[in-house]
Amino acid sequence: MNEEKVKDLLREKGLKVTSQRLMVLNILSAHGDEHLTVEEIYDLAKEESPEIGLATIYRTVQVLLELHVIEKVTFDDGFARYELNGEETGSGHRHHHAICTQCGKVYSLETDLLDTLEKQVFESLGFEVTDHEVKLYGLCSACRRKAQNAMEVKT
Amino acid sequence: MNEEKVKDLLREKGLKVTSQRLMVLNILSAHGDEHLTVEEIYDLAKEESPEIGLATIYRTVQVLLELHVIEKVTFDDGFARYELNGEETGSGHRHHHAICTQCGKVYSLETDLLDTLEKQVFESLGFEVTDHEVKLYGLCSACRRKAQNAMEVKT
DNA sequence: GTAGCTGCAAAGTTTTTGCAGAAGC
DNA sequence: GCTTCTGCAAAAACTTTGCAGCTAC
Repeated sequence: MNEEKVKDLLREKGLKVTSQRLMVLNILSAHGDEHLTVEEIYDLAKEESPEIGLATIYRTVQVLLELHVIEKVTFDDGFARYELNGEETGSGHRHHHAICTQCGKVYSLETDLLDTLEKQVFESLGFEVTDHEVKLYGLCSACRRKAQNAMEVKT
Repeated sequence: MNEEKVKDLLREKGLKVTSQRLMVLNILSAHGDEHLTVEEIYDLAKEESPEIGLATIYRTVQVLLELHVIEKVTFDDGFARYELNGEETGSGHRHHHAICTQCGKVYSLETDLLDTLEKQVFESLGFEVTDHEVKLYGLCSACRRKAQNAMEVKT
């Protein structure tokens, strides 16, 4: 993520460029695929500046959300998670996620194959899709292998 | 939703069939497409039996989730929402949702067009998809019309 | 210098837990 | 009758807010 771009976005809105805001940005940038919770961001931030407050992380995340620099994702586990917006891909669309129901690991996908679905929704409902989020649930290759081995042992 | 089926599921697990559990089930059944929050279920339940407790709703919802009778959905607004599982459709798959970013209204979709995507994910990641959830964000027809009118007034 | 920001602590929400009495089986 | 469930209240978990001092510009 381009730090300068975010600085410009902040200044455009009359907001200030602070070390805390850049830190949160860099943490999310460094942990691209991990969908961090606020608590996790906080812990990572404390490693760099132990005096930072949890409320600052909540407020920073709010600001970055409003600038569309980051996105909120929820995996139905009660935690709000944040990740950098995939603006660099040009689509401005969210990632998709494949969530393993066994180990809980989350994989990010870049594919964007929903055009047919979106077209159909527009025609039937008059609903104009501007963004979408897809979650696939299932077994990752590691867990699938484990499950297969377990089956073979039994037989 | 077949009440008898749920009663059987409860008994199979050594759980008890109580009026509260049936009430929550019936409320979700009667409000099929509304993705109710716990608080909303609670308010509806109180209309019938004012002495019911909020904790009971939370616990009942947990039980019904474990029986896969209902499903949890989150629209990133901080509320957990619940809806009956679409078992009757035979697919066992979740609904998809179209969420209007203007008015917040949620439409349920039954279309199931992700086969191509799922196949591709299996081939590239070895991830075996068993279920999926799609959220489309955009403008519903009403809000789109409003937006268009506003544009016309300006010009 | 003036805005807006931060850290702390206190308050708000949403959800969970403990326990005595009630209900299902 | 024994187990599980419910309702209440208290607690826990997550998030927001108020305020005095600090920082960006």
